[in-house]
Amino acid sequence: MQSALRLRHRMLRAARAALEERGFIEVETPMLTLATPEGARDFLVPARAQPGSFYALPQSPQLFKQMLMAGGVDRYYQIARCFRDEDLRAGRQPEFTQIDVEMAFASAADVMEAGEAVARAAFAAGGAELGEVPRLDYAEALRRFGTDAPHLGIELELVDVKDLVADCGFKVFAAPAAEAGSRVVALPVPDGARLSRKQIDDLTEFVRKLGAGGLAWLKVDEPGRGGAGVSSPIAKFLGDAVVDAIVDRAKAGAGDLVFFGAGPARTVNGYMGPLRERLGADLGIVKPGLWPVWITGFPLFERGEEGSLASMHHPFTAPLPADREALLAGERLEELGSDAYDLVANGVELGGGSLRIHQAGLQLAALRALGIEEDEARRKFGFLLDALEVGAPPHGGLAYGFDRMAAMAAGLPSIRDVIAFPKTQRGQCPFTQAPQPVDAATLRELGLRAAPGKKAE
RNA sequence: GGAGCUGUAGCUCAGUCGGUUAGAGUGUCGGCCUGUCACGCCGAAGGUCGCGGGUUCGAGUCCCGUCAGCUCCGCCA
Repeated sequence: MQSALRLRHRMLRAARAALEERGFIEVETPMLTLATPEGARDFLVPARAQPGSFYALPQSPQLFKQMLMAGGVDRYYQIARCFRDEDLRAGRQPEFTQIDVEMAFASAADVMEAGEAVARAAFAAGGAELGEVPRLDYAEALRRFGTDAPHLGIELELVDVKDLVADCGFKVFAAPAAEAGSRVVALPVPDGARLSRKQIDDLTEFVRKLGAGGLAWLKVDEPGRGGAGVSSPIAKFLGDAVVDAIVDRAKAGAGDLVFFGAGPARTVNGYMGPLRERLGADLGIVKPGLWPVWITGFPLFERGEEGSLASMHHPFTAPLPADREALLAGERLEELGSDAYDLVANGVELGGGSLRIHQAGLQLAALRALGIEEDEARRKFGFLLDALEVGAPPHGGLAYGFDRMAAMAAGLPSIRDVIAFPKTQRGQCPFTQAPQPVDAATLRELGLRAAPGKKAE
């Protein structure tokens, strides 16, 4: 623990140095602020002077840093504590630390260059080398890896075979192959034939929990001989020609195993991506070291569960220049691309950012696309819109989840391992026992009345 | 809200098919040794086996419930 904290300190110091070298200045922004428009639940703080009103703890300093840009702070950074009231995970704590960066008169490439330098410096101080950072398009990442946060140290890739199975007699493949939003993929695994039947059964159970109906597979004994050249429970449904075509496209040779996923693209990606990583771990074929990649070309919006549109990144993200007019017109909203980028390493999203909208009209259009009309927009983000109207420079930035970076550099599985006094999965502090009830007088002073849950007496 | 794993000495953990006296390492304490530095040697203390119930002649071990920690899904960038 102590060595982890020392490593964290060195990384933080290196990140600061890299930023200051580039002319960024650290500005502290308020912790008592307004509920942010991003998705997570806010932690609320009652305002004694205004009973019935609440501050929110910031989920990120997003709006403040944009105001700083408008206010002439060209290069801002902050080692910012952020708060999100959601259920915990190995990679999530209710409060976490973000390296928050914003710069004016910058292109996406400028921000990525600066951001990459900061990450490289921090990792170097943590004893890990961030090598070349390739760029990968969002759509391509989903196609090849089933996720927008792929682990590139695993040399397994999804191969689309939708066109090959459209007419085959195997309904599990043929039905999705006929649908627009679906995909049928093969995942060839070199030397995968060494997986035992038991292991394959375990993998089947693994993907079932992630939404798969089952897990079809095919062991290649001798390529080019149709069903006779493979061992597979589904070969007889596919037919010789289809089997050969799949094996050929998957470039599978003798001793290789091919897994399949078929169904709605979202579902297939949802289990084939994790399956790919699981195979990497199970087979011991994850290459050591850091495998960073910039993911670019995100959609501006995505369709939520309830059918409403939501920002992929956040509502202040700039559309690609080519999509400006469409956003202003409110057209083709789901097809619009954003000038956003994520830094991913070893299958973990370390951080991301975007160019921001710096014109009031475009910002109103973006909010309108999310169902926020102008009067509401003025009420909630009036200060931002005012600033944009007065004139804000083009700007953009990014934020890293610093705890994840530190955990990765330290080779530790949980960010809890690099945080001093982390909270348990239920959000309790083991040392102080916070959170705790407060006495009635305190509540009265704040204008609050507690509605005890089942745990209270 | 759901699924799973774990809970045994201060700490890390082992404990076989249910079998009578629950172990190891480390730490603590006492003694000895001593140019030590992850010292060495001898000895000692330290246990509601998370908690409650059940099955059994007998439960750390099996069953049910419950609590806690953790991992994952949902949720969350």
